Amino acid sequence: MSITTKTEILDAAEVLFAEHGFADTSLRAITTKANVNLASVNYHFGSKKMLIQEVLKRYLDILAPVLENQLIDLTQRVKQPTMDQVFDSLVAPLLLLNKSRKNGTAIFVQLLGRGYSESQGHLRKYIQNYYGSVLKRFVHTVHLAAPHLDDSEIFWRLHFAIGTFVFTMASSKALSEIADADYQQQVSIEDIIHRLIPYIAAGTMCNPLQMPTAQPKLDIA
Amino acid sequence: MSITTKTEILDAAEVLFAEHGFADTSLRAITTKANVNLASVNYHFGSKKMLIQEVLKRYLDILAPVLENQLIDLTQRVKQPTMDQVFDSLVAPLLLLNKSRKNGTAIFVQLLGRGYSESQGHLRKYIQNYYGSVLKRFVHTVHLAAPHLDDSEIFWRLHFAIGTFVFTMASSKALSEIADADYQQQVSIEDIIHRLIPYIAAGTMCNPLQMPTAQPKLDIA
DNA sequence: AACCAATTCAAACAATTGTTTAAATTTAAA
DNA sequence: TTTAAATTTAAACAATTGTTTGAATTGGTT
Repeated sequence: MSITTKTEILDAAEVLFAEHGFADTSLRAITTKANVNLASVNYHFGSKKMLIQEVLKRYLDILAPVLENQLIDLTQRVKQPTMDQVFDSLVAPLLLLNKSRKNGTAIFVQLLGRGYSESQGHLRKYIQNYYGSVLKRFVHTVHLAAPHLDDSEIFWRLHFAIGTFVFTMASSKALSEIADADYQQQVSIEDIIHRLIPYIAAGTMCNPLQMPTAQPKLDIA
Repeated sequence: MSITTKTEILDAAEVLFAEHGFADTSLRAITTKANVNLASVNYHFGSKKMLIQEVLKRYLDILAPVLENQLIDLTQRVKQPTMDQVFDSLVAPLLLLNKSRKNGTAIFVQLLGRGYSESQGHLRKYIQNYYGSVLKRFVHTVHLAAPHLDDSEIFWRLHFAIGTFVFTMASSKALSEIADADYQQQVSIEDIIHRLIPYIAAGTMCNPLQMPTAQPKLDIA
């Protein structure tokens, strides 16, 4: 059956990609882990690059509509949500990924991080294209919570937030082990997410600094 | 002269490493850019892995002592610094790197980001080993600014902060281009750093959430 | 000038990469 | 059962990787 081969490739690939990155994961490592033939990757996906996209698509197709609903719900319940509420709307969609696949949440966010740092912006554009609707809605909801911030300020801070999130998840395994060894904490992905929300929300809400530099290049002659 | 070959390799390598990552940068690309023979990398550095370490070491050796002085100065001036002051003490050491090499600050922090996300924690341990002293002093200074946070809370938040920083710098080029296109902002690395400081400081300072989960595993029987 | 060590160099190394091919096999419909 | 399409397979492909080799060249010292 083709469909099992295809999903077995995806299942194996996402784990290896998340752990070692895209460049450091060979198709042979993937097909060996998946117990399928090497050529089946190119047969079913065309190329390694398209396999990477499909790995992420599988998650985004689950997450995006649920997040969209969360945001719609929130803005309908309250006209000015708090920043914590806005970021809290990420939690349920993210944890939902754990239902469909073991460690789904962690794997997804790790993949997201890889996609941003590796493959110079190629994956970023892909996400922007196919999931731009949810992204725009999220930015808009952030704006509701923080009317004192202009668009560019929100742009920057949301990328800061992505960085916090993505990096933490990428090192979540190591961080959990350290926390266990040093502070006797058994933290799950869910715990980490709940620690992250107030941090990110506080950072995103804080008052902007006046920027003396960073002006449009205008010659005042 | 050997010393020029060596530095020319380092100069070429750091730029390529920062831009494409360690795995995606071949020794041939480095030696071509540096106008030196391919074999000279193994002759002078032994291996690619050791070249990566020396690229980072060149920066850390400049940054670490200056940061240490900044922290000592700060704690001597004020007994309880603000969180902004603590993170501000990073600015001067980071910008100092721009003096020794063109785009030094950006390259260094990008390398740091690569080092954390790629090469699964190998580089993290290297930094922890050779620059643990400065790290400990930094954590201690954070504790002065945030006495309401216990050690484990600071541990988590500092890793959040590292993530914010490192990820932003790793994608700084792309972010700058977007900011230029969408908001007509010509932002430098220095601008980004000054945007980051209040964000990170606010996040690090915020009140901790009571964690219903994440308890030590104790059977209360 | 003669020597030795340090360095550079072109060439080849073995290993690994993503991809392609063409035959073998499986699957499902006629 | 026959037939044709879909899938799997082993093998080879060309390209690229990090590393090593041994001879050529350089630089400084006696």
